[in-house]
Order: sequence, then C-alpha cells, then structure tokens
Amino acid sequence: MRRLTVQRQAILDLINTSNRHWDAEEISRALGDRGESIGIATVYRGLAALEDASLIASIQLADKKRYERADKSHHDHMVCVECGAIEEFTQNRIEALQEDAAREKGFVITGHQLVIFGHCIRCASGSGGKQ
Amino acid sequence: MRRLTVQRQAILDLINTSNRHWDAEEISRALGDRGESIGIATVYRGLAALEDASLIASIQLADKKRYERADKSHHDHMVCVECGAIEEFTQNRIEALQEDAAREKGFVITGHQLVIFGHCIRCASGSGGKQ
DNA sequence: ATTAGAAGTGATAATGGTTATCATTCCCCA
DNA sequence: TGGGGAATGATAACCATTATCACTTCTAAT
Repeated sequence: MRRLTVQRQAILDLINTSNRHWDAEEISRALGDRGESIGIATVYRGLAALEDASLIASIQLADKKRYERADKSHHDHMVCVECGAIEEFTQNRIEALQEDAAREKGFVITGHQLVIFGHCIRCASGSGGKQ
Repeated sequence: MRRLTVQRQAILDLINTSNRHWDAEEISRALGDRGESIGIATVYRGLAALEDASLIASIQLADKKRYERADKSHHDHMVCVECGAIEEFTQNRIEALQEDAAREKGFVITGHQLVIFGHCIRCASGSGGKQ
C-alpha cells in the first residue's frame, strides 16, 4: 500500500473500532450510513491493500471473505452454521502441531486457516441465535 | 441421495480411483475424455449428493471447492501457494485440542477445516513445482 | 404390467462476490 | 510547478455455482 487515503482510513477506522467480522458490502453500507460513502470497487481495493499491509486480518469463508482487526493476538474461528455467528478461540498448541506437520513434509508455512463449524451455544440450546 | 445413477457412479468411480483433489470442471472434462460426458449442472448436483452421502469428501478453497475420496482416514491439507499442490497430513492431537476449544465455548462441532498455506518442498527448494 | 409421482438430467439463464477496465482525480517530489 | 504514479468510482466482465424448466427415468402401489 503506497497511500493511506481518506477512504482507506475510513475503512480501517470502521474495522478497528469494532469486534465484528465484516464483508465488503457491510463496510460499504456502514460507511454510507455515516455519510462517508465509498465506491464498492474502492472498498475491495482498500480491504486488499490494508490486509496486505497487515493493518487488518481476514478469514475466507465459503461464500465470501470477512475482515477484522489485526491488533489482536492470533486466533482461529468457530462459525455457527445456524445463525452465522463467528467466535474466536486460541489454542497455541495447535499452532505448534501445525509446525510439526509442516516440517515433516518440508513445507514452509506462510499462513493457515482453521475454522470449526457447528452450533453455537445459543443455537444448540434452542434459544435461537443472532437476532 | 435417493439414486446412485450412472452419472453419479461415473463421478464416484473417477474420484475413487485417484488421489487427486478434483474441481467440478476437471471432473466434467475427465469424464468427457473417457466418453462419459455429463452436463455440468449434473456434475455439481452429483458431487453435492455424493458428499451428502459421505461417499466423497471435499475441501473449500478460496476460489472453488475440491473433491476427493472419502475412504481415507481423516486428514487436513497443506496447499502450496506457488504451484497449487495439495498435500495431506494427519495430526490427531489437533483434533482433540479443537474439541477442547469447542467445549469451552459450549460449541457443538459438526465439522472443521484446517488448511496450511505455504511453499511445498519442491517450490521451496527452487526446483519448481507442478509442471 | 400400468401408471402416477418423485427424482434426475441437461441446456441455459441467473446469481453473487470479486476483479478488470478506463477515464478522471489526487498527491508526491524532482 | 508540473509530470507521473497511485487511487477513485462507475460499470463491465469474470467465474464458480445455483436456479429454472422441459423432459426423461425410476419406483412403488395398484
């Protein structure tokens, strides 16, 4: 990223002041709501640029990519297949085991993604999920 | 899946007699090559039906879904970001740690996907990957 | 065997997230 | 201070996948 423009700054602020996992369309809409409307192509380019600069992080779900703050310690995700809620969890020992597996294959790790699918505590208890 | 039709049988045979990770288009082309051409929509429906019946397995990559045999013990994948090669690895202890993390959150696991990205041994050594 | 209805097929249109294009604007610095 | 690389925004294009729909095939009950 060569320039941190006002558009990219707006995207970054939005993400950094939340704990959500945003998709491009949600960001576009949220910025529009606060009177900082940005072209959708610029949103996509901005997200890619910000992630490239490690200012935000992302998870690639089946249908779309979602972005979150990068200023958190490493974590993986659990996605509720009923309500779509995304929870974060940390298991440092998993990371170490991944390193072991990679080393065994002569594989040089650049990244990884672990997603657990299932039913969140609210949906599993029948109380309904995200409202 | 209600019926294991000749089309679905052809898809299943193709996958079961290989160790590849196929996408829908590759399956369509391979079947065409062996004179068992199938409509692309039927390929997609067949793959979904076969996976639903646990006769094949899949991994969801960023761009597309890939299918493989289901008659192998559980494993996760390493994807080479240079040549696209997919390697499999098993780390039973990772599974257990995932269970722990889920239990902690009251999350009921239905599935998971762990993909490690990086450079395979051939690409990392500079000898070039898939030709 | 006959047949009604459920399931599957295949050609093709539609969907939807994302990327490419291109004219225009912005901004850094020589 | 002006040339050029970078960014923007509107919109077209892309591409994997799904929906539609007319037609065929299978299955099960009569």
